[in-house]
Formats: sequence, C-alpha cells, structure tokens
Amino acid sequence: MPESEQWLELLEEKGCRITEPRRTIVDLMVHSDNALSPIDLFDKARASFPKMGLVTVYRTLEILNQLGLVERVHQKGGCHMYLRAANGHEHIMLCTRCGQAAYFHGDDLGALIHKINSESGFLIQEHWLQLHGLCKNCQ
Amino acid sequence: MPESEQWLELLEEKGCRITEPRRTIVDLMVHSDNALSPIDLFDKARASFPKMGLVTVYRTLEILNQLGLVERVHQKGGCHMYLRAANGHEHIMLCTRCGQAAYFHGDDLGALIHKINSESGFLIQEHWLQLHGLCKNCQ
DNA sequence: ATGATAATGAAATACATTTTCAATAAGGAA
DNA sequence: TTCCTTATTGAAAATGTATTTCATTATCAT
Ligand SMILES: [Mn+2]
Ligand SMILES: [Mn+2]
Ligand SMILES: [Zn+2]
Ligand SMILES: [Zn+2]
Repeated sequence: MPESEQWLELLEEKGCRITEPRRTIVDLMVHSDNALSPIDLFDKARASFPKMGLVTVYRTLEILNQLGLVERVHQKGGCHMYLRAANGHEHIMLCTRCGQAAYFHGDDLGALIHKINSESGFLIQEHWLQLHGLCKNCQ
Repeated sequence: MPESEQWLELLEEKGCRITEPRRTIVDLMVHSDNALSPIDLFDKARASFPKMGLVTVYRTLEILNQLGLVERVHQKGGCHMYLRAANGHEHIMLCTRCGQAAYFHGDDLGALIHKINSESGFLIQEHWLQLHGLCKNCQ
C-alpha cells in the first residue's frame, strides 16, 4: 500500500474526514526529500489544488504532527519546516546546500547518558541529535 | 576578571560602544542558569534599567550571538530562548520541569559520523545534540 | 439522496521580530 | 574638561508567522 494511503487511513481511524486538501498535503509530505515550510506546502499544493488555503496547511500539519507522521525541523535559519517523521529510533541529517534531509540510525548514547547521570544527577529522558553537512551531490 | 567584563571587552574589540543597556543584558546572560527569551531579558533588565527597550534586547542578543557568546536554545515549545554559549565542545542538557540548563562534554560521535559517511556518502560538518530530562532537584 | 456536522478559506487577530527614524549618549580629539 | 562625530537607543510602524472566528462547503453515515 502506498505510504500516502497509510497516512490517510491513520487520519480516518482518528475520526478525520478525508478531503482533497488533506490528500494533497499528505502526498507532498510523504514524497518530499526536503523539509518544507507551511508556505512551501501552500505553494506546491496550489499547483494541483488551487483553492488550498494557508490555514488548512497549518491545521493539517498540526494533525499530522499529533499523529507522529511529520516532525518539525530545527535549523539555524529558522524552525518552521516539517519533514516526514522518523521510523523508530532515527535522527535527521541535513544538507546545508540543497536542503536534502535523510534519516540515519545507529547512534548509541547509552554510555554517555549513564555517565552524565552518575556525574551530575541529571536524569535524561530524551535526546535530540541532528547532523549537518553536504550530501553526495553537493560536495 | 569577571566574565561580564570579558564579554564587554570582546564587544569593545569589535568596535562596539559599551552602554548601560548592553552591560545590563550581558550581566543577565552571563549569570543565568536558564535559557532566557527576549521578553524574559526585557523584563529582568528593566528591574535595574527601566528605560530598556525590547528592540535593544534583540539587537544585543544578535551581537552576542555573532561573537559566539550566546546561543539559541531549541525546545518543543519554541525556539526563541538564548543561553550563554558552550566552552569548547559541549552540548546542552535541559531540565523539562524548571528549565535549568547545563553543559556536558564527553560525547564522541566520531565512529558514527564515519560510518554514516561511508554508507551514505554524506559529509558531516557539524552536529547538534541536546539532552532533555530532569535535574537533580526536579526528580 | 439526505442531513448532521467536520472541514474549509477569507478575514481578523495575535504574537515575534525587524525596520525606520529622530533623539541621545559614548568616547576620541582638542 | 568641553566639543564633536556618530554609534546606539527607544517608540512606532512594518513585516512575517501562526491562530481564531465564522459563514459556506463538502464528507460520509444513514
Ligand atoms: Mn538517538
Ligand atoms: Mn558533540
Ligand atoms: Zn545537498
Ligand atoms: Zn529542574
């Protein structure tokens, strides 16, 4: 089943109606290799659905975020872009030139977190990790 | 030499004039254990310098940030808080209850970054790492 | 097909940040 | 010290981003 359909099913299960604006946004988010801002989505969406409203973009992103399907990407230039969420324990790697985003896995901070806990008493519950660099094409 | 003086000297070296608003903001940032938003700084600053303008807070934070003396802290709730910058290779650890921020060192992502590079071709130039949890007092 | 109501888009509002500009004050020169 | 240049300041206006309101539209269970 295409990933867009999976997302729409989750929306349906949550009691949401499946509408043209939502289909459009889901499709864009599922297939984008770059993080997209609400305005990016608004512009891209209007190519196939000219009536799209910017408010609907914000509202749909909020729902997708609550469902864990998209997540906000934080960057030096600003923090209002979204990317399809990770599968399991993954983190984002961003190309600073073209904006391409990719997930990686395999980080292990267990030892570090344990050390920090015993040295400072801090109880770590969550970690954010993000890598910045140049993708294969941009080097 | 008190850390505030060091910051002011750096400002001076950069050609900036040392003013009362700048002294006030530098002092607050140097001594705060919590990340502070522009409005936080504005309110705290007016306690000792009632004429402080919010615009000056923004402008001073921008200069301090350019000098590498403060850095922006990203959180789920928003990304408009600032904290004194790390000394060398350190990352932030935040208490989700009281907001206390502390730096830690000792993370080593060398092996991970090398693995990612050979597997994906991505050339990693920078990493962001942030830990979230509960400080000793808040557990 | 019909109807209840969830979803939509336009407009108004809210909030964070930046720009503009006339008045002020820092600090080098005299 | 006093004077002068000009960097800095704060108020107000402007900008950019996000949210709320509300009448209209469209989904989908019946
Ligand atoms: Mn991890
Ligand atoms: Mn590190
Ligand atoms: Zn690239
Ligand atoms: Zn705490």
